Amino acid sequence: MFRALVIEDQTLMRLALMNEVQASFEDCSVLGAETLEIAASELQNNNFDLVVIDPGLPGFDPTSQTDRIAVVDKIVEASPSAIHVVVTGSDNRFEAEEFRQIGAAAYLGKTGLPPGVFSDVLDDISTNGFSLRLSRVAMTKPDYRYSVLTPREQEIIDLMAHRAPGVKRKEIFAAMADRFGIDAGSAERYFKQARAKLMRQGHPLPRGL
Amino acid sequence: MFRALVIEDQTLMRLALMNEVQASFEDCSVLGAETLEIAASELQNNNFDLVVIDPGLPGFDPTSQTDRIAVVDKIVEASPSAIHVVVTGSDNRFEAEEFRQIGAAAYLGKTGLPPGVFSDVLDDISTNGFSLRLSRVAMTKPDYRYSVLTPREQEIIDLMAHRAPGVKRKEIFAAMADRFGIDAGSAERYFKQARAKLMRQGHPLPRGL
DNA sequence: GAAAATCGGGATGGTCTCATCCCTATTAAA
DNA sequence: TTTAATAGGGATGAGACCATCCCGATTTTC
Repeated sequence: MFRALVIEDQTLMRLALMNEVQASFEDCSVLGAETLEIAASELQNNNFDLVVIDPGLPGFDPTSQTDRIAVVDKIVEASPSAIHVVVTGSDNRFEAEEFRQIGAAAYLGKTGLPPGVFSDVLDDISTNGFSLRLSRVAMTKPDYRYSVLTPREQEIIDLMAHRAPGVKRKEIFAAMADRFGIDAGSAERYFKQARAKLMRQGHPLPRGL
Repeated sequence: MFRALVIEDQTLMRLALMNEVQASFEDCSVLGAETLEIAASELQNNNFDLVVIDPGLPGFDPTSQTDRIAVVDKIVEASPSAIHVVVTGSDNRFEAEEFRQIGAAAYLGKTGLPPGVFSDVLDDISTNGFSLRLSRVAMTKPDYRYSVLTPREQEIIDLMAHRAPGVKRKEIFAAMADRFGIDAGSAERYFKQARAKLMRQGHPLPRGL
């Protein structure tokens, strides 16, 4: 059974990263630590397969390169058999190289890091030995979230709202069907249901319905 | 129907904040913008009731106080009727005061900002006119997340794992029952079910079962 | 004009979670 | 020692969501 540890001080981000890890493994337990102290205590008593680290932790200067390296180095030494993934908001390729040299298997910038990347990152690691994803601005349209929609309905609305011009709806339905292993007709049904809900309740629809 | 806009460049954090807003309102639509450009475009075409802003956006210097003020100021002026909530990782009370003076109704530090705060923040705003929550380290034990548990089961395990010494389990069951409006017996049933699942699958249990 | 795409649904079965009520042992506290 | 708390379940109905198959009408595209 897979065991992971996420070390990140921002609670919402820590929970989001824990969800990401969970989504990548069938059966796993994920621990979350807000501080290096809690993390160190858990590392003493457990063996982890994966450790996710944000080097900007409380008690350290996030602008001090020495501090950042020290944090990661301490954790890597405390869990030599684990895969170490560094996640940071202030990323650059020089720091990525430094962390790679002290044993990190991945270096991810937070900006533009989308849900579902973890499985891709783990693929990168197993094929190339290292995964690098620097922050980049990718969005041109906003995200839309409606509380009246079910998850499936929300997902197809997301895909449709970010549809490139000229792409047929049928292609989006096919893409969703492929991604979730369902029928394209079902995807179409979700879309119709979702749009009907939004229209009925007077919600402003994203451009491109 | 309630309309909100979340402006934050880190995707996972943006989605988490959007979830927080959604959880605070029965029926609402929440837009997410990665950049000031996208946000400005949406602010032109829509009226929002609530705007959540992280001033550290792409294209601006996150250490420049001038840039940070300019970002928030621009957004406040573009949506004068909305409630404005500033969320930042590098918070301090001087900046809080500056943002308050240009019209922000809340200033929240990201570290230790837990799920479910938004309704409390909105209460603060409606009673005091302003809500201030600076970053603080609150955790002494790690969070545990198990993929085999249902949400309800996970929640009662969370509560039980962070139980203060000397507190009876019955009190935790009562607390959960009160928080979710269910029966204390149901909470107890979830706990038993959750623990049985973890034992059966050989998961290491948090201290204090 | 014919074919493909889109619109706008109804109906159904299966699965999962939620919330509750019930039962009997065993252990800890008064 | 008597009471309260904890351990360890079984069973059930309600409701939500998932996934599918079906229908007819309209619009767009070639």
